[in-house]
Amino acid sequence: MVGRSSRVTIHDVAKAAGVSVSTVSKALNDTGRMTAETRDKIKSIATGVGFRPNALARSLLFNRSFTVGLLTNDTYGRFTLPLMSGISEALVDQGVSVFLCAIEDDPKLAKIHVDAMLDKQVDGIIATGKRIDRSLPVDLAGLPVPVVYAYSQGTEGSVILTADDAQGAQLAISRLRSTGRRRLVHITGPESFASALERANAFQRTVGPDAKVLFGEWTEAWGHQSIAALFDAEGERPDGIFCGNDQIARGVVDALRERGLRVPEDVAVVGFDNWEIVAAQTRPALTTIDMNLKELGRIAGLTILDLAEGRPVAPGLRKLPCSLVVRQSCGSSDQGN
Amino acid sequence: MVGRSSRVTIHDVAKAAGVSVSTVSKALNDTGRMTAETRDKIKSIATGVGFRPNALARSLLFNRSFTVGLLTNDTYGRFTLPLMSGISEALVDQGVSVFLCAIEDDPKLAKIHVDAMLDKQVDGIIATGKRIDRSLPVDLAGLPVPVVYAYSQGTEGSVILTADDAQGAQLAISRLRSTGRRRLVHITGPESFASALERANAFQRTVGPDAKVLFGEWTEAWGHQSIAALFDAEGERPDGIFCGNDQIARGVVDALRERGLRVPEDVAVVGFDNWEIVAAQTRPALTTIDMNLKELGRIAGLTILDLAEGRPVAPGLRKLPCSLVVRQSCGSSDQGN
DNA sequence: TCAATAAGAGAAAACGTTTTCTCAGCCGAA
DNA sequence: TTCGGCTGAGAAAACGTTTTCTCTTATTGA
Repeated sequence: MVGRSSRVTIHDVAKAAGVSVSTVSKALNDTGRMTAETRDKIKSIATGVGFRPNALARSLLFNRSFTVGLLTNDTYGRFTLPLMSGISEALVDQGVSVFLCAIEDDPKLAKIHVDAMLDKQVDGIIATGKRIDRSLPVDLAGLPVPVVYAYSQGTEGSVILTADDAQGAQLAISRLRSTGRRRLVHITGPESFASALERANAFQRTVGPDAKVLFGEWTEAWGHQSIAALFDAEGERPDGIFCGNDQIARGVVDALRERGLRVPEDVAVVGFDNWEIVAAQTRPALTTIDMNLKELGRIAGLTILDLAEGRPVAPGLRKLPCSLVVRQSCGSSDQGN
Repeated sequence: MVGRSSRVTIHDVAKAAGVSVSTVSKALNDTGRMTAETRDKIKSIATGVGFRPNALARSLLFNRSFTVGLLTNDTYGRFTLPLMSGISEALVDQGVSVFLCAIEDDPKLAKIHVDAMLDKQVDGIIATGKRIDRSLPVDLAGLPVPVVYAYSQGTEGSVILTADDAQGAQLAISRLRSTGRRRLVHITGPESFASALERANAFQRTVGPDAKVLFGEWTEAWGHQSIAALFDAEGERPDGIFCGNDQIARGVVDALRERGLRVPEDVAVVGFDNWEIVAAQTRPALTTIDMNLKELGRIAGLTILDLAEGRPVAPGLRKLPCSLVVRQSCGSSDQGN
């Protein structure tokens, strides 16, 4: 059995206007030849009966669905939502909609979703994850549609978009230095995370070879622990701490406060991620690095569009700059002078 | 100019098999009459050449796109993502995909997205927001497709799904009581939020007419402040606190600890929302109420499917039960005995 | 052996568009 | 008057499916 639409079609418009469907189509698309009079009459009739062209029919004809898929295994949406927001913003005025597919590290589920998207003729797929150094549990190479990796590992020769961790680290360091801090320490997550490593390397390159880096976990608890370790030990104590993420930074700030140290007067702290919910609720609120994921999403959207429309895009890894978000945990930049 | 597909179509299969497209269609769909031999041969050829039917063409024919739209103004994704996850889970094995549209309280943007979804012939729309007592900035009544409201205000006669705030409150209260607490206080967000009010009313109904309720903000800072107010004042001090959300609860727990009060030994605390990132990082980790948004999403998905397929669904407000998530902030339930 | 029935498979229409092709009418020029 | 060119508009094909209808061939029963 075949469904029947109750929506108004171009045939209804044609009937109402007393012309053929071809004339209606040409009138509405400002193509073909006809008197301005005819065109205007048809247009007004079309809006009068509330005609909106069926995108499915167009898609079938143009082999272009004006739809892209966003594949993610980031259940929390820590990265996905800002990204999604940027993608959507870049594409909405092109009339492109976004399928969001949450695959929970499940290869089977991933395949189902990818197949469904392909069946629905998406113009492209954006793959994203929660780690820059892991790929989704599904092979996206050799698909009949373009793929862009955003904040996820990608295959050889593909387009990969990511935040510039090293530049972000440098931003944090120069902020700390501009407030007069000289004894800097970096407290971050596991060494096994590429972004932790990248930031740590940038930290050591910039601060000096024996600059102290503490690898641990991405948790508040680790922030607490590392402060205990740093301040219970003998020797020089840091006056500026760059944290690998905002949760660690929160733990650090809380631990410092509990020890009677003032933030930012005694120790300045800079976080990473600008996760509002953490950064803004910390007292004092965190100065932190924002990866501009929304902008990353916007560029991912534009890129997939370029690829879908056959415009050339240079493959390879593209690092987008981070920016500094100033709150209170690092003082004002003239404070040190 | 009309696009040309490079994908393999049913015509290619027909050519490869030396039969007509109708026969191929019937073979693959297990309809029509033909020898089992023919059917099997066609099926194996189809998989051999990697044929996958174009969902657009089917949709056009059946007037059914196997696509639903999720409209949200919850930018943070505090509610949207669990909901999305549930919806997706409920629909994925029906072959239904989800368009996620983030509209930032912008009526124009909302209209654009809704129009785009209608043009793409979505089978239904699920509307969700960040408050149960606010509706999205777009009128979804009278659309040619079914609409389900999930965690959002809906129009008269529509299907509205929400969490049972009163039942959630009762869950928290009975937990506090079962650990032996008798002097209960409720600290929550602004009175202007329907869910704050609903929980507060349930609290007072259950605990007693002069049970203390403190309305404020949904922030940690408010949690701190209210503890200061409660414990600096004369008179009876609470030994059990039910908080309106996890952020308040975190503020409360931190403030109690700073005062030298032990949680849960001296004061037991129950939160609301089960927002992992807050609840799990609090020390002690929060016992809290989970609104089961994923389940809510699952039901929303199934409901929109029912409506899309013409099955009857009773309109009106449907409240789904919350559940208790036990961590450490409320002790164990036999502790009070 | 013949007719009635069933089986197997193809042709064509339909879904709602857009575009190319065709055609009728009209005007001006030779 | 006749022919070439232009203008306005419709017919038809195409996109990739599914389904109904029709037709040919084979099988069965008398």
